[in-house]
Amino acid sequence: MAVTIKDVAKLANVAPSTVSRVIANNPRISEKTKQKVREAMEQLGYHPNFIARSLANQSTQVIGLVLPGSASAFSQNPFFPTVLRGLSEGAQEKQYALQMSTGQSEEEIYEGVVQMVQGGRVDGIILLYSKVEDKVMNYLKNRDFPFVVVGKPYKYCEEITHVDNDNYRATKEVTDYLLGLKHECIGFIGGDLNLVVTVERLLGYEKSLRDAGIDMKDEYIIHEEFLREGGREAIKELMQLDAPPTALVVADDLMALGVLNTLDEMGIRVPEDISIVSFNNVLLAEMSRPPLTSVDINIYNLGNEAAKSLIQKIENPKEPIKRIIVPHHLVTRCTCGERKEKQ
Amino acid sequence: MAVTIKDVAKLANVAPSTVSRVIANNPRISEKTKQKVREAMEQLGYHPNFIARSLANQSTQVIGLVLPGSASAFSQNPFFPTVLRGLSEGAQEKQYALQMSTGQSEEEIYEGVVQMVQGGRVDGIILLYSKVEDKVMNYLKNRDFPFVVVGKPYKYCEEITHVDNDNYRATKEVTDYLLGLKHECIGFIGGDLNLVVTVERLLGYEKSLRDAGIDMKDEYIIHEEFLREGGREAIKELMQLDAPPTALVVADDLMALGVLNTLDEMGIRVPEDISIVSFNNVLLAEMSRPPLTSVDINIYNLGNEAAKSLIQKIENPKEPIKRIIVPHHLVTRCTCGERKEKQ
DNA sequence: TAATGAATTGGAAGCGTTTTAATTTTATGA
DNA sequence: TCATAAAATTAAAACGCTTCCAATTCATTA
Repeated sequence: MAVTIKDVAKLANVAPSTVSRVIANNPRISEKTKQKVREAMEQLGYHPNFIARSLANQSTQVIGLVLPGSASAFSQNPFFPTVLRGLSEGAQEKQYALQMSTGQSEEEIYEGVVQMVQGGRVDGIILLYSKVEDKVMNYLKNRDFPFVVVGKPYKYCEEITHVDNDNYRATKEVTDYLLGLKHECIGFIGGDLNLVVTVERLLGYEKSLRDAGIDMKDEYIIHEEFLREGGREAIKELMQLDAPPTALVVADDLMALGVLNTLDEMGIRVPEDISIVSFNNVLLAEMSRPPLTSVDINIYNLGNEAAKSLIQKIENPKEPIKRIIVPHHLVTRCTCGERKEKQ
Repeated sequence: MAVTIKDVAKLANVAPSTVSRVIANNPRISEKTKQKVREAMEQLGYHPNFIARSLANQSTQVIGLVLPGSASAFSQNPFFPTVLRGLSEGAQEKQYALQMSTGQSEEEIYEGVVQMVQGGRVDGIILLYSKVEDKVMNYLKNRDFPFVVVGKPYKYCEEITHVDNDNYRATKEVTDYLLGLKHECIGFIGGDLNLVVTVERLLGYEKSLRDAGIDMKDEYIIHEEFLREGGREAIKELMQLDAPPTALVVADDLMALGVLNTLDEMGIRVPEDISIVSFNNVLLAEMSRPPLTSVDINIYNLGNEAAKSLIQKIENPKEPIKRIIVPHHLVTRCTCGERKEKQ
C-alpha cells in the first residue's frame, strides 16, 4: 500500500540496502547515488516505516510514561501538565515520542508497564511518582530496564537514576522561615505518607523544629490526599484543637487553596491569624486570595531533566547512575506574617 | 534475547503458527494444545512482541494525540489533563495506548503528525483543538486517515467525525440568562478568533443579543489568549470604556479568574457591580472568590467519547461519520446577580 | 474397511527495515 | 595493461509475528 524502501530502490535503480544506507546517510554511499535515491524518495513521497525499523533495530524511539494511579490527582493538580511539558520538550529534542501507560488500578498500571517493556514498545520509562513500596519500580530495577524516577526512590536511592528537588532541605528552610517570623506552633499538612515526597518534607519539617528546640505535637501533623478536599479536611481538624497552630507548612498548593478557602469560611484571616507556606508554586499560588507564599520547585525542569537523562541512559547503557537535584526557591507572597502576641 | 514465539513452540512441541493461534485464542486449536502451549508460555515467561505483531498486522493499537501548540495553554489550563483522562480511560478499555506528538511550532507539530501517520506509528489520531484553518486536519482528511476532532471543524463539518459541545447554544443560553437578570450591557471576552470554539461562542452571544433587540457594541468584544493574563488585559480595556458592561460572558474559567482578580484589585465588586458567567467549570471555578457561575461542558466526556469513536472508526473503516454533542449545563454559583439601577 | 470430510496442525511467505558478508566496480600504480 | 587494493553496491538473512495454504489426523459413514 504505502510506498516502501523497495519502491524507492526500484525507481532509483539500486538495491533496497542502498536506500536504507542513504536514509542513514552512511558515508560509504557515493554522493551521486545518494542524490539519485533522494530524488526517488522525493518523487514517491517516501516516509520510512517506523515499525519495521523498530523491529530490525530493536529500538523504538519511544519513552513510556507511568502516571500515578489517582485519576483526580492527575487531572486536577497542575503539577502533571507542567512536568509533561518538560518531558515533552526534552524528548522532542532527541526525536523521542512519549507514550502513556494507561490504567486505573495499581494492578492495571503494573500490567501496562510489563506490556510496554516486554512487548518492546518503549526504549525506556519515566516514573512520575515515587512511592515507598512500588512494584513497578522493583520490576524495572530487577530487569535492569532503562528508567528514571521523578522524585526520590525510597529504597536503592543510590542505584536508581532520579530527578528531584531537595525536599528535605526545602521544607527545613520554609519551617525555619516561619520560625524566623516568631511562630512556634507550626502545623504540617502533607499528602499520603506512602509518597516519598511527603516523607521527605515531613522529615525536613521535623528537623527544623528539633533544631529550634521545639517539641513536636502529633496532632499538628495531618496527612490527606494532594487535593483541595484534603486541605479542607485537614484545616478543620487543626482548628478544632485547643491550641491551633499559628502557622502551617502545606505540602501542595492545591491543598493550601483548600485550606485558604476553608479558613475564609471560618472567618480566620490569613496572614493575620495564621501564616501559610506551601509547595510547588503553580499558577494557583499566584491567583489565590491572598496570593500564596510557595516554594517554586521548577516543575518544568524536573520533567525536562528526567527526559534528558533517560535518553542518555538509553543511548549509552553504561551511563552511570545519576541523581539530579533541581533547585527550588521560596516565592514570598502574602500568606505569611509575624506571629502576633496573643490578642 | 527475549523469549520468542519460537522458543515457546519448541518447548511445547508445536509449530510457531500454532502458538500464534493460541495467543489469538483461535477456535481452530484444540483445548488440549492450547493448554500445553499456555503452560510453555507461562514457564518461559513469554510476552508477545508488540512491534513484530504490529508489523505483521499493519496495526499498532496506538492512538496519536495532537495537542495545541501553545505550551502554556496546555500546562496551565486544566481542560487538557481532564480531557486526557477521558481519552486515557476510553482507550484503555479497548487496549489502546496513547502517544503524544510533541512539537512546539506549527511546523514541528505538522511534521510530527506526518511521521506518526506515514511512519505507521499509530492507527488513528485525535486532534485536541480545532482551528479555523488547520494544515494538520487537511492532511488527515486528504489522506483519509482515521481521526476525530475534539471541537467542531470549521470546514467540512459534516465530513469529519467530531465530539463537541453545542457551544453556540450554550453561549446563547448564558447570555439569555444574563439578559433575564436585566442586564443590557453585556461584554464578551473570548479566546483566539482562530479557534473555532471562540467563533461559536461569539456567535451564540451575538444571536442572543440580536434576539433581544439589543445592538452590539464592538468595543464590548475582546479576544485574548485562554489564560489568566488574557483575562486581566481584557477587563482592563473594558473598564476604561465610558459605559462599561454590567455583565460579562467569559469563554474560559482561567480567563474569568484573571478578570476576577483584576476587578478585585480595582475595587469593583462581583456580582454587585458586575456579573460574570464563564465556561468549562474546572476546579478553579469552585475555588475562586467568589465562586464562579460557569457552564459545565463535561470535559471528561469530551475525551472519553472521542477515544471511543476513534476506536470504532479504526476497527470498522466503514463506520459512518459521526457528530457527537456532549451536553452542557450551567452551574450557578455566586458571580451573577440582577442588574441594579444606576446608583 | 475404505472413503469422505471436518477438525487440527504445520510450513512458509510476508510485513518493511537493517546489517553482515559477499560481490562488483573503480581507481591505483608498476 | 594487468594485478591489486579500495570503494561502492548488492544479496540475503534477520527481527518476531500473522496468516494463507497445504498436510496431517481423526471421526464418520457407506
